[in-house]
Amino acid sequence: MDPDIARNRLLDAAEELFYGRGVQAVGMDELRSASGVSLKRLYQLFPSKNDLVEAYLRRRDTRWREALAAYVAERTDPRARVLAVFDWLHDWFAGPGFRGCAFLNAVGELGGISPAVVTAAREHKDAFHRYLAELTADAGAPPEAAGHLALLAEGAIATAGVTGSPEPARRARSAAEALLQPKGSPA
Amino acid sequence: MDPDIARNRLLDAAEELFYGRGVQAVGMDELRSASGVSLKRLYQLFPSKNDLVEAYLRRRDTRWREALAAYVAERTDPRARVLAVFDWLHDWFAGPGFRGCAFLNAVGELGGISPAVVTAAREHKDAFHRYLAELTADAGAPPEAAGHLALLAEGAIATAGVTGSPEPARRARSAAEALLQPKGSPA
DNA sequence: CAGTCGGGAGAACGTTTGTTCTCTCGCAAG
DNA sequence: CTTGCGAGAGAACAAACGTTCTCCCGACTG
Repeated sequence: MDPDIARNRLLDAAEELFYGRGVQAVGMDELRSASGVSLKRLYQLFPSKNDLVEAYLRRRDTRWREALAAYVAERTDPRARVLAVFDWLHDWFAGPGFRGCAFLNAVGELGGISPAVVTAAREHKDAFHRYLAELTADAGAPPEAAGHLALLAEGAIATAGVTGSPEPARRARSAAEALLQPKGSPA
Repeated sequence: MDPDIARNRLLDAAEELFYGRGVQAVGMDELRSASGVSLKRLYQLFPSKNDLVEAYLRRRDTRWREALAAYVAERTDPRARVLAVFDWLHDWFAGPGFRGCAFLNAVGELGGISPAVVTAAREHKDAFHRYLAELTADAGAPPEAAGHLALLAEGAIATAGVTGSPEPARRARSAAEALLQPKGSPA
């Protein structure tokens, strides 16, 4: 079997299982049967479970941000692009198997014992916040708005992860609209 | 040893260890030596680790909300009372051993396998949101403001948990001030 | 004082974990 | 054809887990 294919199948299985049930609840044996990749191969590709966890988070970060950017890219109006972030969140929350933010979950589970996981989560959040800052700057919003919208998005993700409802995305969107109005300039 | 004392010492140890390192990273044996309560007594007070986890979350919920309410109660101006929530969050984030929201962490770790943990987290978040709704209603804010401020608070908690910095509390406070202004009524 | 009950300390148990080892087979090179 | 390398399947391993059991002492009752 081609190493790249094995790697992908492994990461696919890791993502589904780690995200769906938590890292510590999934054993290497289950990963092997879910991916169809032998334990020997698994351990030459990822010398330890931690390495696999890191790779899982890194790939998820990339894909998550690419999906968001692709969704936003369908709009051209700068203000609509900012608000599209919250629409995308809503779709994500409502999708099958949604179980909160993989990075928040991983930090909750492993943050106390694995600094690498904390680092990965921090980089993911930073990258997302930078992206949001670009969008808000393009929309002509005041500079502090980026940080405010980032908090709304994080709050929506965390709340949706606990409640299981996509509603926080709509609420965050409506708050974002309010914040994007420069003071004292409603219709 | 008095059962109530044993129970408290157990919950103290559980809170420190579970919160600081995660539930699955702490074994019953460590709980025993940290609390000084024998395993036999431990298992008659909490027949399984899950029961102890639940009790830990429930006590933490109560204390957390009481501490917040006590802090808020020091102010009388309705608007200041709302903003005090974010000041309290800042103090919490900056305190020693802060490692994010115990409930978010527990859901990240056990949400996929323990519905009771998810329920406890949901109740905690609900109670907090209801409290925030009271405060905002008293401040004369529009009804949707409560949900908006809740998202800001949750976002600040999640972000501070990952980054370890108390700064998100200040940012959330400044966003909250902006949201509390009825549209078109700055100074 | 004798007897019994309850609890503390920690050994023991069975399971599960992450990781490594063994065995076997297919296939490519000489 | 034979020889050897690499990989797959899964047994094996040591450690750690949650939970239960054994042993022993110390205190209260008659």
